[in-house]
Amino acid sequence: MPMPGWAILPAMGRTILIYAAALAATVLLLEWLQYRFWARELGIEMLVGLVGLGCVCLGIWVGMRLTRRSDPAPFTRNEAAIRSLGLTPRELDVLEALVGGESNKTMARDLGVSPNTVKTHLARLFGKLDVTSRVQAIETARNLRLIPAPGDSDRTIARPDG
Amino acid sequence: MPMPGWAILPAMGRTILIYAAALAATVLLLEWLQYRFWARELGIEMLVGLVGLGCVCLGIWVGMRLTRRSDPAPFTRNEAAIRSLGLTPRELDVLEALVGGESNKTMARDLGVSPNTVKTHLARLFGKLDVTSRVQAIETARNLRLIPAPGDSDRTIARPDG
DNA sequence: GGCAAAATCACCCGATCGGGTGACGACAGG
DNA sequence: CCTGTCGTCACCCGATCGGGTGATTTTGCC
Repeated sequence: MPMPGWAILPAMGRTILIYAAALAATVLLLEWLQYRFWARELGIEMLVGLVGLGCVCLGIWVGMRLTRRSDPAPFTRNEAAIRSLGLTPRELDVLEALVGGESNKTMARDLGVSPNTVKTHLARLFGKLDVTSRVQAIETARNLRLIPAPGDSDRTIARPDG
Repeated sequence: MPMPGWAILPAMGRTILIYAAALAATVLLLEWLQYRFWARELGIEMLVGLVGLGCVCLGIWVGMRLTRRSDPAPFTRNEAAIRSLGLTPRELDVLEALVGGESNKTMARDLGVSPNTVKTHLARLFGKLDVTSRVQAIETARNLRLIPAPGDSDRTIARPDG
């Protein structure tokens, strides 16, 4: 059965069932009522062909809707990674402040603490993320989904086979 | 005609036509040969229903393929922005090296030049991008599509309405 | 050939960063 | 009560960064 993508349809099964049921009901109803008339007018081959064509169009439309659904995902933080790395809430604060590209002094002002405190949090953060620079820290944090990436969604999770 | 997504099908029209033609041919062929037999065995309603169901499944599959096509887009560099900013090729090289989070010294070794040269290119780059730090330079360059973002594709371009 | 742009490298200097150590108070849990 | 964790801050120090100036060579174009 060549139907890739079922894994990305958690609660979407209902929708597809509804579509399928509605389609089947419509088809059965229509041709139950008047297929004899149409069959005489157009020929049974034409009838089946038209039904098939219409159903294909409907299916394509449904399929497009199903896959396009994947981008309003608002980014979900990877709590498991946070726990496994032992990141404290304050370290996450400085991590989020870090992505703005500001200096330690500015981050300290924004967080309402001393620049030395920011330095301490950053040092521990670098150690836990196993990096040596701010840019690497941001990159690693995004890969681990600790902070959202630009234009983020669940695409990376949905396609780990990439 | 509820068919959203035509705009994202530049050369995909042929594919959809091929699918539709193959489908129509198959359907016509099958029921041309044996629809009388099946109609007696299953009833004409069942035949049409089965054809419709099969066509819907095929259509869904095709629709999913069509929309999933949108992510192997390999990222297209914003040449217009590069020209308007006056970025030189060498400055783009150091920009690309910058996203790795390496030090100036390492970047210099990778590019086969002196750290002083990297510093010079970076300084001009910062001036042209109107930033004051490496992180800001990377962020701005990604916003301008000078360098690819993590998990990049044409999504941002395809959906400017976000 | 002459010119302009680009690329390369050097030097200086102040600011910032990264790494390390130490300390203190708050607070939860055994 | 004691211990561990967390958050806060301080100091030191070497490395790096950001900014600026100046110079040389290469490259492409008129």
